[in-house]
Amino acid sequence: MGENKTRRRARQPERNPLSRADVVDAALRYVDEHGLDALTMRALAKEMGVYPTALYWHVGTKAQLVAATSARVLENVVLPSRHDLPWDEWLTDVARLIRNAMHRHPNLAPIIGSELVVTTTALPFVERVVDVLERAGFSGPDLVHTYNAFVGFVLGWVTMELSKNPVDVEEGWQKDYAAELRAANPNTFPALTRNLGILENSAFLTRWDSGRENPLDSSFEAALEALVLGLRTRLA
Amino acid sequence: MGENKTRRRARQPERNPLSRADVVDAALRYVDEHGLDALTMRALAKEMGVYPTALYWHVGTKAQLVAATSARVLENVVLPSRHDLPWDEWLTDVARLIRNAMHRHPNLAPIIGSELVVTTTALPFVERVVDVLERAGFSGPDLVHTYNAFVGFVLGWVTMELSKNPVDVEEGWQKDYAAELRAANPNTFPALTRNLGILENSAFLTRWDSGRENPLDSSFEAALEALVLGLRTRLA
DNA sequence: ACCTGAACACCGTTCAAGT
DNA sequence: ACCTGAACACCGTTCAAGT
Repeated sequence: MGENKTRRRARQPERNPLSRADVVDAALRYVDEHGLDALTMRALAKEMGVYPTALYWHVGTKAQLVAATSARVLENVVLPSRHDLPWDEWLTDVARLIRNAMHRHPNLAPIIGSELVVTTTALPFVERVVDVLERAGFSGPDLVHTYNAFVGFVLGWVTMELSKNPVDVEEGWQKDYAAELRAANPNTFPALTRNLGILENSAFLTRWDSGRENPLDSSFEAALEALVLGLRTRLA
Repeated sequence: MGENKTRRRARQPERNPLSRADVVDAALRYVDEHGLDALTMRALAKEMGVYPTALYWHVGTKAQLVAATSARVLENVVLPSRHDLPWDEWLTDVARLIRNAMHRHPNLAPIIGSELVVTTTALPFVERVVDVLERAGFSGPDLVHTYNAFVGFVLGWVTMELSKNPVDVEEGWQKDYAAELRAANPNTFPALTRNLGILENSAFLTRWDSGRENPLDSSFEAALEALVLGLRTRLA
């Protein structure tokens, strides 16, 4: 029984106390491995060899833990040095880095897309982007709009790319949907059926795989190029 | 007691059976009024005067109900006639219509942004967009990329706009964050502090209100204009 | 076909108590 | 300061039973 106790606490060799960062790190690993739905305070506590209520002391509440975990995804992005690149190329690089970071933790994309309003850890990122846009010549309301256009596009677009179907739908629904799509009436859906070969499983609303398994690389590149092109035109 | 029974069942005067559409409609209203987190099978059942397990017969499972409910948000969008507008103006109009629809049901934006992979009810929408892009001159892979650029931008950007903080953070955090933002060090954050007046509560990652209360209208217009401008340039 | 009613295996969170 | 341990008020879902 004493043995039982020490085994349960075998999380650390010398049992130094938990930190908030420890919990967030463990949550990130847990979500990466088991998915966001599987993250419960009880499951994470068991994984860490601790009682569920111990987590509350460090992270406050589950919603706050999830928010901190999703913020971590973007904190790890290292922005390129700003001085050796034109502003539009710098933006393009940053967009790709952000997308890569999100693809590394796809299970947290829903949270980034829908709960990321504000976090102090993002200020260095904001500083860099605003600085680059200012040097490019944007100012006043147009500076804010360009910033919002860029940030909203990257985070939002990749969130959509990484979206997935709810887990509980029965196995084999992909084949069912593919069959349904191919059976679409050419009279009511002429453009769709005409282009089905290039649309199926490659376009939003007509794909069955998520961007996790089936990334939309060249669509992202095309969208990014178009947006930056348009921003440059608006600047001039 | 007999009276009790009839009162509990007073949902309909003559007690005609529930339909799947009834449940989805009720769920949409419930989420609009009480929020997505408040939607539980038990609460919705109580609202409908029925036992929780009755809902399962119609909608399968909670995840499927939520998916059907979020799809409903976009099903109500009526696309403008395609024949009297140039393709780029048509796209701009459609983007605004979709944004308006999402703003009407902001509590479902998280689901639209993160779970909308595929739904047969979207095929008429896909048909119209593909048709317009084809007539504009896009074809092959570029048709798919342009479609994805547009759809991913609109749905993703507005999802970001409508994102909100987790509910449980304590009252008054907005003021705390505003103070923290205004206390940012001008030496480490020169561009940020220089433009704080126009950034605060108006830009992604530096706002505390959601797009529900504080819509980013002109940022959306600027982003949309830039994207469509860029798509037009890429076409030529 | 459609719904009731009971039951199961979970949740997040609070709170008093220990060290 | 940091964690245990019990307890509360919920969840989604399954399944047998009714009509």
